[in-house]
Order: sequence, then structure tokens, then C-alpha cells
Amino acid sequence: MALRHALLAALLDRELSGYQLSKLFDLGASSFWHASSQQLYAELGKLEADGLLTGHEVVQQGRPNKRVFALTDAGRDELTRFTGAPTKPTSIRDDLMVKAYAEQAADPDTLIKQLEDRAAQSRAKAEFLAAQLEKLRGDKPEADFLASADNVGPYLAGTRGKMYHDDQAEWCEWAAAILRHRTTS
Amino acid sequence: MALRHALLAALLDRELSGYQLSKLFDLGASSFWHASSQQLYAELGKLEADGLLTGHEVVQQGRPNKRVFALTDAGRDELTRFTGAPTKPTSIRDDLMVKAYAEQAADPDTLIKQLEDRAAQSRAKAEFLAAQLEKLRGDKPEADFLASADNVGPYLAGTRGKMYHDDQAEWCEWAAAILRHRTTS
DNA sequence: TATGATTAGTCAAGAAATTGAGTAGTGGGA
DNA sequence: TCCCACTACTCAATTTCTTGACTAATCATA
Repeated sequence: MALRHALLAALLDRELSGYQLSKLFDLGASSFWHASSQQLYAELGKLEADGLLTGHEVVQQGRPNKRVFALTDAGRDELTRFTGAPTKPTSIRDDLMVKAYAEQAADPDTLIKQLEDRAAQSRAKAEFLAAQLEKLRGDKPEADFLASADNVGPYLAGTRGKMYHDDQAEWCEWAAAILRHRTTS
Repeated sequence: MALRHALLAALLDRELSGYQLSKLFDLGASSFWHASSQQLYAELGKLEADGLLTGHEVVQQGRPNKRVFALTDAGRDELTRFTGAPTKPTSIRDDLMVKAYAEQAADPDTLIKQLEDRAAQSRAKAEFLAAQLEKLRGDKPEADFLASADNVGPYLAGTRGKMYHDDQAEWCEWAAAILRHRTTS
């Protein structure tokens, strides 16, 4: 029920092809939602059937043709409805937290490695998102951009994504340090 | 594939009934994983069938009988394997981030209300988790507890949960303030 | 004395997400 | 010149998760 709205949101101020959307929703790059390409194309089909967006074939030379999707008025209305409707908080479901919880059953060294690897991944992703944010706000200071820009949504969402990954990296390193300390003493 | 391990982790140092587990994995109270009771009971059945845990009927007076589950050696081994195996990072999928991203299509006032409501929920949950952490560490300072306690896993996971909700609340309030400022100017 | 909350679950239907493989053309590097 | 990566998708099977309803007893409250 929510990938629908994530797709509509991504198409709010531009047209994108299925493939471009699949890059935007990629696990390693998405700032606000993730989905596999298979899931995306399936959902795009449903959204088109429901009249929330329209697809146009674009003929290309030198590479496969693509279908570019755009929001319809109905799609925009649906997004407006969605943003105003209460939804229940998204639940936490993180495999790393399960691993940390199960620390007693874990081999300390491999668990520490898991945490350090994830810390590195999150650091990289936080940096990537920081670069995206910088690009979005251009040369303005953040406060000016947020006060005056005409589309701040992606910036708000990107900021949350960056916070998440900064925290994740920090926590992973903190937890790894504690476990390391416990094994050496 | 991961609810399995979350359940095994929860049963690592104690026996719990399905109902107790359903409270632990409740959306409003879970610090490290969430699942509905239906999903839980289904998964508990599979885990028992796979020999990763055993259930014992406990007869009670004055209330329905219950089944209490305990880890088997195979279950503990599976947890050890899981904690050492690399897993891909959990993806971000948060309805609020989608709503923020779609700010352009949103009615400002209702979106602001959504953000403020969620901020309040996250504040409450962060407080709840803070109380749990305090209970876990007893009267010791955190550093002493983490260095000397025999089961720090739940504390590590709970800390991440608290960070998540502290951040969520902070971001929601920040985003709401920006949107409010943009509507009044 | 009826009403709702709490304990302790079960059943079934459907939607959402994952896993794994496959197609087919183009461009670039060893 | 061969192989790999990239663009741009599709198909099928399976697992996971959600939604909504239902049973049935006890306890506290109004």
C-alpha cells in the first residue's frame, strides 16, 4: 500500500522511466523508500491501470526503448489524500538489532565484524546522502533554501535518511567497541 | 527469514509464552522487531516443527492454559550462525518520509499535524525505552553495566531503538517547524 | 449486573516483498 | 575479439506480512 505512494511522490515534479525509478529505489541509494525492480514494474503497471499515472513509450537510438511515467491529476489527488491521512508508525525491523540482541549466542569476533562492516556501509551512505543534499540546496545556506525553495520535500526526507545512517554508523561502532572491550578483559 | 531469528533471540535467556512474545513484539513496545500475534504463532509453529524450539503446555487456574517456548540446542546453533552470517542492510521504508517527500502535493496543515503526532508518539516510545534501559542496568552506571553484565544484547538493541525514536521525534519537529514557517511567510 | 479489558490464542484471505532466472542490444576495456 | 557492465525490462514461484474476524474464560469497573 505504500510503495504506490512512494512512486507517486517520486514522480511529483518530473517524469521518470521505470529504470530510473529502479535506481532511485535501489537499496544502496534510496533516501526514502526501497524496492526491487520487479516490484517496481509490477506496481507501475497497477498504478497505470488505476489511472494514477500515465506511461509514454520513448524511442531511443543505441539503447532499448523506455517507458516514461508521469503523474495524472488523479495521482496527485491520491498523494494529497495520503499525506493527510493518519498512518501507523513504521515498525523497526533491523537484522542488526536482532544480532545485537542475540549477543549471548554470537561469536564475539564475527559479530564485531558484522557491526564494523555495517558501520562502514552506513558511513558511505550518509556521505552519499550528504552530497545529494548539498546538490539540492545549491549554493544557499540550508536555512535560506528551506525557507525559499519551491520543493523542499526531497530535502526533508533526505535529511532524515542521513540522520538514520549517521546514527546507525555511530551505534555500530559503539556496540563493536563494547563487545571488543568485553572480549579482551 | 528474520522473524525466526528475532524469536530465537527473545528466547535466548528465558522461556516465554506466545502471548508474552506477542507483547514483546508489539508495535508500540518492541525495541528490536515487530510482528503481529498471528504471524508470531504461525512462526512459532514452524520453529517448533523445525526443532529450533520446544513448547510445553502450562496449565493455569483462573485463566486459559498457555504454551511456553524454549530454545533447543539446534535453535541456539542457528542463532549463532545467523549472528555471524552477513546480511544486507535493512532498507528504509517509512511512510512519514514518503509524506515529507511529497510535501508539494500535501495540504500544509494536515502534513504538519501528521508530523507533530508522530513526534509525540516517538517521544513517548523513546521514554518507554529509556525506562526499560534504566531497569536493565539497575543501579550501575552504564559503562560498568556494559563492561560487567552477563547479557548486554537487549541493552545494545534497546539503545539503538531509543536513538531511532529520539531522532524521529527531533526530525518530525524540525520538519514541522519548517513547513509552518513556510506557510506563514 | 452488564461492559469492557486482559489473557491466550486460531483461521483465512489477500497484499506486499523476496528470490532467482532470463532477454536483448550497446559500449568499453584487456 | 571476447567478456563484462550497463540500459531496460519481464516472468514465475515462494515467502512474509497484513487485515479482519472469532472463541472463550476471568477480572475489574461502573
